Amino acid sequence: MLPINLIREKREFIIERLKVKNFEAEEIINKILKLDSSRREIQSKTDLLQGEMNRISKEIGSLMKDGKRDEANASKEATYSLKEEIKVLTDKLVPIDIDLRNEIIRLPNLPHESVPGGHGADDNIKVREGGIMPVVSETALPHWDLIKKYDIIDFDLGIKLTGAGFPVYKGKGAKLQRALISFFLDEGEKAGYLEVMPPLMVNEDSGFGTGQLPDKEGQMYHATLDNFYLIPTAEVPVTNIYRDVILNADKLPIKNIAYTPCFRREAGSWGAHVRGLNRLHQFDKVEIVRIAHPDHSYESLEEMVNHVENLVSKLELPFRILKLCGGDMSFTSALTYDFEVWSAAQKRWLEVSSVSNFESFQANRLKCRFKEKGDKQTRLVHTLNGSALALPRIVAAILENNQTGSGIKIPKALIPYTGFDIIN
RNA sequence: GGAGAGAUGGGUGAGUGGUUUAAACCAGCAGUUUGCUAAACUGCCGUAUGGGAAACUGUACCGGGGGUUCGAAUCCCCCUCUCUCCGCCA
Repeated sequence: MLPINLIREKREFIIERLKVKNFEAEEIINKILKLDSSRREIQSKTDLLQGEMNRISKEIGSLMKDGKRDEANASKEATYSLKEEIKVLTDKLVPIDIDLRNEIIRLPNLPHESVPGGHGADDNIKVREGGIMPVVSETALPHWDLIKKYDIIDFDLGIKLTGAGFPVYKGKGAKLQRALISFFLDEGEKAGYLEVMPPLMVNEDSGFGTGQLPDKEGQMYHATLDNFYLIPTAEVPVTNIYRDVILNADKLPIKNIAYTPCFRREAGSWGAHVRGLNRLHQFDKVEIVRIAHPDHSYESLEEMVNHVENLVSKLELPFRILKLCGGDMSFTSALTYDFEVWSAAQKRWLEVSSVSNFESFQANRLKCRFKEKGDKQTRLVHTLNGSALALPRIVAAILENNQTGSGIKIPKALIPYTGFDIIN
């Protein structure tokens, strides 16, 4: 949510920046400014009348105390018309406030000045790449065949228990999940992140705070009896820890890491290229979240990108880092880097992490502010998050890239966690 | 699921219709004095928004929403949440 002051003061700038996201903002902004100025006009009139009202009421109070009944009654008469006026004004104000808010939350976050224009994945910019491309034989199997061959992940069983997209991990497959989760958490802890284990269901306020609600309602599983939502990512509960909080500047940056299962309905987005582990309704992910000082949030972003790069490097996966173009970025992001790893048998890049700076866009919804020592004014923090990492596609890449005649080799860094070095 | 009690500033907690301008204490910040692992004293100490160069000042906010009243933290209604006991249960 963009602050109303910014919209008021930098109308042209916002319209220009949002064009990078292919968003035509002029009409909405004009509407916002119109609503805002009538809101302010009515509000200041109301404040004036209310002040008068308060003054008279106090007067009546002291007259009553002095026993001057008649004078008090005369003053009461004077308030009737005032009261009526105030009611007329506030009745006008309520729908304006609602409209204003509904319009403001339609505006996406401004992209950072370095974000290139563009409409889709083809316009993203490759920042760098690393790792060694694996050499696999012509008969290399895609992971959905490998998991059957070694009986480590069972989709059919998941269908029996729940439905498509809810796999059952078995034996070394299950152990590999646990190993990756522990590995990612340990690496995060070494990098100074505090681990948290949040609830997997959140309320409506939390859904609003990080931007899932009201727009992306259909993407989340909804427990309607209690009005809870299953989290689509740990970003939601972890970032909402800081909802309605005023932090001391010296506490920043706050660095949290959390492992959670993630639940996504992915309604309507199923297709041929999302077989196997490429897209699931339930999957595991370790997420890093930062609450940063606005002056240093881009340093935080770089550190997070480096952290994720370190993870994929240690897993010996060939990767590339993309800076997303305006058209491919999310509604809430100001700058996003995507990590993709090479999947040798599918011969495609798979997105395994998305690291973003939301600047103050989420903070404004969350009302997460900070105060500089000795300063009276509060300011909005910047929030950031990134996957570090999402498991299924990492597993897909490890299985496909490391397949040999004698089995699937486990990356060295992971062996202390799995307790085995090959799946056969 | 049943019964009861409650929700007040960073914390504890007073306030049941008008000197409350939300007390007091604790924590925090600034200063004074003594002089040294510190104490005493004084002052400041919520958020948002409007006006003002600033000092200052108007308005709203006591879990959320509505109502009664000239006036509501206080009275009424609805909702949410928390605690205690009972039931159920890992």
